[in-house]
Amino acid sequence: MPELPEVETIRRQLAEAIVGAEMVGVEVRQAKCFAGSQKVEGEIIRAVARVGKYLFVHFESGRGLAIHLKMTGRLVIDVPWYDTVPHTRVVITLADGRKLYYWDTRMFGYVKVIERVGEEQLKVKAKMGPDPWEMTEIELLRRLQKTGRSVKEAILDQSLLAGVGNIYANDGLWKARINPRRKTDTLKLSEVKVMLKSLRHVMERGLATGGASDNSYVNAKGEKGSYQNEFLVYGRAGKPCKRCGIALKRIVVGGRGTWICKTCQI
DNA sequence: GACAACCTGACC
DNA sequence: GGTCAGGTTGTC
Repeated sequence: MPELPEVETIRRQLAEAIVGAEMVGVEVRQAKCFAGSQKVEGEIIRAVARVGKYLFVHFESGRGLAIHLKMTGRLVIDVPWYDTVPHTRVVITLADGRKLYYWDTRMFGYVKVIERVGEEQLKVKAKMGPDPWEMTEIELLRRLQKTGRSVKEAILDQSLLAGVGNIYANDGLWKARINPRRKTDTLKLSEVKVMLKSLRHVMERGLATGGASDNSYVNAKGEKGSYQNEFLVYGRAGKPCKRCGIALKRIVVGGRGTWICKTCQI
């Protein structure tokens, strides 16, 4: 899916577009991608929040939506093309005639109508780690030392650190010169400090470029981002390391594709 | 910790 | 035909 920068891009655009709007109905085209009551007529949208990679749409009534895009989910407002294409799973109509589309080829993601969305958001927040800007290096070191996993698996664990996905994990570790297979208990505080700074940096690039559209990601207006044009290592097997020039390798860590420079990342 | 599962599609 | 895919959850 979209990772933190992509989800945050969608959140900002969606907040801009739909806060204050009134809902009139939900059309469920794929039951697998929807849960809860379809009765939303008259609900006024008050806010759009993000926790890690989850989105929460709050209504004035206290009800709301919980949305997760997983791998291929898109959330697009007022792009009528989505009315007629395959894989549009849920369509929410607003009183002004605009429609909010949930599109998802693989159907891992979902839109749920939640009766008390504030509580739901707190529940999700509670099981999730801080995001990279809320996290201190001491806290991250402490959390890493509690597990014996590889550092890459650890930073992808949303309960340890929220919002990091495979793209930014790979690029962040390369920038920090840390080998993804390193066991977390071997990391020194100085390394954790550099890693956190690097993760923040690549995710800030992701935000600044509107996200990574290597695959299916588009923002809430249906537009691609451009972070894929500056991937540091993600998906770049065989291409030269941007630091030392040797060919990057693809390995597997924790079952996920992982790209490294064998000389730069110790 | 390693895998399988949930799905469809792209690519070799 | 096989492999891989930005995520999460649940099983041995």
